[in-house]
Amino acid sequence: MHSPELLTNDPFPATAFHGVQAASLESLFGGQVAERLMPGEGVFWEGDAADHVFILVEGCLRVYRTLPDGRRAILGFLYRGDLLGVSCRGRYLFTAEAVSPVKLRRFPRRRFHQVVDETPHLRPLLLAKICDETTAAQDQTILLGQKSAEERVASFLLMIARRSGADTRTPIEIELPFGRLDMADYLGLTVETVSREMTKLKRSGLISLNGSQKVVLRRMRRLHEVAAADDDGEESSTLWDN
Amino acid sequence: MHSPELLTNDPFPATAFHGVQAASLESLFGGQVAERLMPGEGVFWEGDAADHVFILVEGCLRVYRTLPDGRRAILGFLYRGDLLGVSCRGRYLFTAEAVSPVKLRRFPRRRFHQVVDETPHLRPLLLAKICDETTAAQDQTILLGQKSAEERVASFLLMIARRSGADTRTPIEIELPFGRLDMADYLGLTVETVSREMTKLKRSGLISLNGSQKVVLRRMRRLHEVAAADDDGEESSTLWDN
DNA sequence: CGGGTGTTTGAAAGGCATCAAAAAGCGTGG
DNA sequence: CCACGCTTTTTGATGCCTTTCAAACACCCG
Repeated sequence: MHSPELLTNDPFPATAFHGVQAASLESLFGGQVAERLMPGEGVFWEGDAADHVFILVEGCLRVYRTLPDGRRAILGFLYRGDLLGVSCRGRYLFTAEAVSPVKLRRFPRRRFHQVVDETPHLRPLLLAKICDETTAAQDQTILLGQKSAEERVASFLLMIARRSGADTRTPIEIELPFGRLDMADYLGLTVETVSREMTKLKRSGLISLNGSQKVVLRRMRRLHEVAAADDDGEESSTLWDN
Repeated sequence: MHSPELLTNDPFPATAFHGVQAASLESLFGGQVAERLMPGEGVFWEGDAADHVFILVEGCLRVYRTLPDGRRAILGFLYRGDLLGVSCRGRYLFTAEAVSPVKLRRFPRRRFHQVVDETPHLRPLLLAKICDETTAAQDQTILLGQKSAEERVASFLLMIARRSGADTRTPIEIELPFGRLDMADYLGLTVETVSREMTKLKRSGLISLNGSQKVVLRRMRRLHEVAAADDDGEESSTLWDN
């Protein structure tokens, strides 16, 4: 996305981290030791001093905030390759914890920003990451503000599929590493409603279930219709399967 | 698109825009002519090529996205001093239009990013702006996903007050430049529900109305309680008024 | 095989939307 | 200045969707 005219005629002292030229944001974490968390364990909590940036190497994390009375809003799920804690100021504004067994690497936050700031070709990459985060949050706004329970669940399934890098025009099996409660707290619904909408989609033949964690998305076109997507992960082409 | 290594020990050729050293992001717009829009006029539309960034000099804008069937979600309201179009990639993902008579200045987007990228002290400012945007969107997620109609309306009024730079612990009169429909589309409710919740707050004595556009927030403590704020624009101190 | 957690299903209540109409503003023109 | 028509806001009555409360069911692991 950006001319990587690195190094040309310049020593870039700060860019070489640990003696290695960073080609991408991810590569900054290369030298760090991997940490592991079991399901339910936290990476950090809302209000903690934000002194590290993380990259998720393996597994799935949930990121959430809680209201004083205990209600919980899941802001998003993180997968392999996702960065965590980039767009914070002094303190983390949310909690991050493992959904499945997780492997991640951390990097001191100040130094992260220093290195990126001193490395011309990394700067636009960071900006892009944060913009993506903003966009994701705004998609969520539409989902929560305007969509019905059925639309939310369908949108969610398609989002997960898209995240897995799948073409959402052809049937695919996806895995939900989290439980119904996590889905509910992400979608602004209750567990019962999520469950009901899933069985409704199942009875209509749009999806089928292998246990509660594996979902086969079958009739993609209908799913997109039900999702009332304004998004269209891929443009509205005319080559649909069914 | 990206010319790195100027800086170090040079007179900042690119930083000096129109012969003036930019001290802040806002000052970049200094030389641009002001444009005016009347209520309802658009700055740009969802899907337009994103080739400018804007600064709002005066008035109020609404930023929204629409679903294929016409439902509208207002993502936010912009006030004097706010930037617009910073966190976009190729195309604007939302529409921006005037709520009240508006004055704004535009700046070519590529050049904006180029200048910022080449000016060390501007870069963190831009990052901070975008992070704020992300945070705002996530607050919205909580509001829409977890809060009741009453909580949403109370949160909204407090948010507007906070935006006006007011201390939300002491009573204050705020102005709502937009109508109930805009509020509704921002809060994920209908006009009728917003109206009802406003009168409910009025009858409880938490607020009073001067016409439909001016609201006096009276019992701030109760308002915060009703808002079920996890946020606390100002920290939970013990000096409340009533 | 039994306890525990997570999921599904059912019945009833409640909150918000919808439909409808009255009331209040607001600009225009007589 | 008041009358008129239009738009916006408010209020009312009804219905639906989602929540709540409750229980059955499925699954996992000791």
